[in-house]
Amino acid sequence: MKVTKEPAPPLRQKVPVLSDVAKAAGVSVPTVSRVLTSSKFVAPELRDRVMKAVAELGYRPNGAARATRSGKRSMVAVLTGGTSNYGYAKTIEGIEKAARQSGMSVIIAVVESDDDEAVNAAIDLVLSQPVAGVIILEFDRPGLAAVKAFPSSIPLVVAGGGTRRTGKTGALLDERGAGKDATNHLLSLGHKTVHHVSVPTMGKHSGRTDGWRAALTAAGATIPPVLHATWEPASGYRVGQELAANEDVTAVFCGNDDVAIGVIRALLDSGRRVPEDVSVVGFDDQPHVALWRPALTTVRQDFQDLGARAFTLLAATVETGTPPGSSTVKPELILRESTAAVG
Amino acid sequence: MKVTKEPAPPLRQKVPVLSDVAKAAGVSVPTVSRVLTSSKFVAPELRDRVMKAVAELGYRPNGAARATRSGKRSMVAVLTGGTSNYGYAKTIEGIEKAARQSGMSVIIAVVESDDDEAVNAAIDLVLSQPVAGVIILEFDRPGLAAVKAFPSSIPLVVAGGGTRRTGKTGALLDERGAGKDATNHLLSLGHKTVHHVSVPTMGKHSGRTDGWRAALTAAGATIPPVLHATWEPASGYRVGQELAANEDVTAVFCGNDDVAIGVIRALLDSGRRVPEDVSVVGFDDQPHVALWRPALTTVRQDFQDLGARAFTLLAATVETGTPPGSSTVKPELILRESTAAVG
DNA sequence: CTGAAAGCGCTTACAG
DNA sequence: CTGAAAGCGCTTACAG
Repeated sequence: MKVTKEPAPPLRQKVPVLSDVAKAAGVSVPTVSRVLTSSKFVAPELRDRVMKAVAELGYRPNGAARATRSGKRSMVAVLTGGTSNYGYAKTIEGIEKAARQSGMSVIIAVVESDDDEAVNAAIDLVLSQPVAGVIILEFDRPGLAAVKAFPSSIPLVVAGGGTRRTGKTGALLDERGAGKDATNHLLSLGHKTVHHVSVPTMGKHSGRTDGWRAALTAAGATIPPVLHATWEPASGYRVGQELAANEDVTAVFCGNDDVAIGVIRALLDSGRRVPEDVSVVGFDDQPHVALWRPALTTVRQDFQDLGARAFTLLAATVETGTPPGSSTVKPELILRESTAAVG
Repeated sequence: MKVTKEPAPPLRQKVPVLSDVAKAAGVSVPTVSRVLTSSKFVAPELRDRVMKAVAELGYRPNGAARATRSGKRSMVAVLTGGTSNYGYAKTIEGIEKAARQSGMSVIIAVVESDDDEAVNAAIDLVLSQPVAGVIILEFDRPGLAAVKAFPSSIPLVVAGGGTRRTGKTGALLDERGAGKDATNHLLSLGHKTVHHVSVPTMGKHSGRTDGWRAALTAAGATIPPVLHATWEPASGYRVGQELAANEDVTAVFCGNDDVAIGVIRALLDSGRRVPEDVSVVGFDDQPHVALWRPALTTVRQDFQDLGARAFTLLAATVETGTPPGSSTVKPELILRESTAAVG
């Protein structure tokens, strides 16, 4: 690591406050406040003088003081188990965009694990700021734990995979239905059963896993033990090697695209063809999986929309004081090259 | 979209404030403040009573009021052109983690474009909160515009690809050096020249593009026109089709992994083999590209570390009042299967 | 329409 | 060590 020493810049000057603007404009402090919040009528001339002073001084209202006095909060917080995996990042993107369009800022706190200490630390961090409300990403166990531990005095909305274990209002994705669709697709191709590789989402309570199991049960197919992967594509590769060693495996439903990619590569490296010998389905539809060889059949989840819906729900909760109903969207199965009828 | 109507929960109760705690503990307000900020000595007995009241009432300090009175700010803002692309998401993850470990919250605002209106709107949004400082992701034109427009009265640090066009202190990645390495690797394999596909980062001022051009120039190779892709992998596919149609193309250096994936698939679909006929190098090293077929030779950028370094720099700036020197890390070229000596 | 006054929740000198 | 008082930057009744 190279470190470059630079000359220190001039000392920062004091940031201007409301009274500086008032002085510069030759009006009282409340008058400046009034033109800035446009709450009351102000004579056009004074208004002009104020706006001019604001521009000249580069004044920006101090949101903290504003929130302290008026109780109006202009931040929403998102509490989440992670920020960089595809679904998380896209959901946050959707929230941020919707918030920005409403003039609100978003503050992010990650919940490291589902143990009490981590959960409370994250909640404390978030609630020590003047937030209007909170969106919790109920994608994983830390998220779930945060929902459970969250105090009821703050408006809360969840965004998640629709396991609905907490019963909170939220924007949901019908993961269970999508898991069923994916499994039924494979079954309809003539596969006797479908193996499943899970990712570290809800553990035993994953909607996709539930849907897979339900579809198998409904079809009277045997239910193979669930195989577990981490978020790392490489762990998909390891699981794929196990799968490749098992002659009975002809169809695999993976918990996400990264894992599917690992599984496919392991299968191929072991001499099993995809989809001729083994069909594989992913989950998420990251943009690049359409270009994979074979192009991945997967479940498309619209995370950005999920984030936007969550924000809308939260805004309504904050405004009316009571949470509106939840909204659920069913992800769509996208058929591509990685699945085929059994030979 | 299915909408579920649920019964409204009981009305939210008022959140407890410092004076509630003081009353419950039978002490004065300043005493509660003192135990919470542990600024002065407090008798153990009073301290216990206060802590008990805090726990019972579920009191959490109001950060806005705190910031208003003490001037101590517990938020850092990140201003960025995007949040969900791999490099952005990972950098934000690094910042969030470092901030959390210092007890600070992070607030995010995206700068939609590099036009004045969007830039100022994002800056206003961020500065209306009590932030201790700001990290701007100088990965693209909106980020660059934000750096230029940012008022000097607030501590600022950039995180970026090291083009250093603004001269601000920052955590940097030596993209230019990495671009040179990638190009030289291809040249050393016997390729007469290297084609380049750019992504929408800094436009003409991209470090990776500069490095590519510099390496070509140093080697006395001809410099083919730069081809442009968007952030979408599919755009890489389109560019790849152009490349495939050109017999002279034997080596391609791509602006990122997603584009490389699109380029490779197009090459393959056109009957050109990779790496036998054409070598391809990516940029970023997203975890799944090691499992691609062929496994992608690419430049590994440690974005999480970048984010952590940026936070450290910002913390130092806030503390000492003057920015320390910038730090630069050179990304590492990872050799895999997508590059080979010319046949 | 505009200013003097009070107050949001907190922290920080200041007395005791 | 602890409480009464002042004050951070702002907004919101209240008079005029």
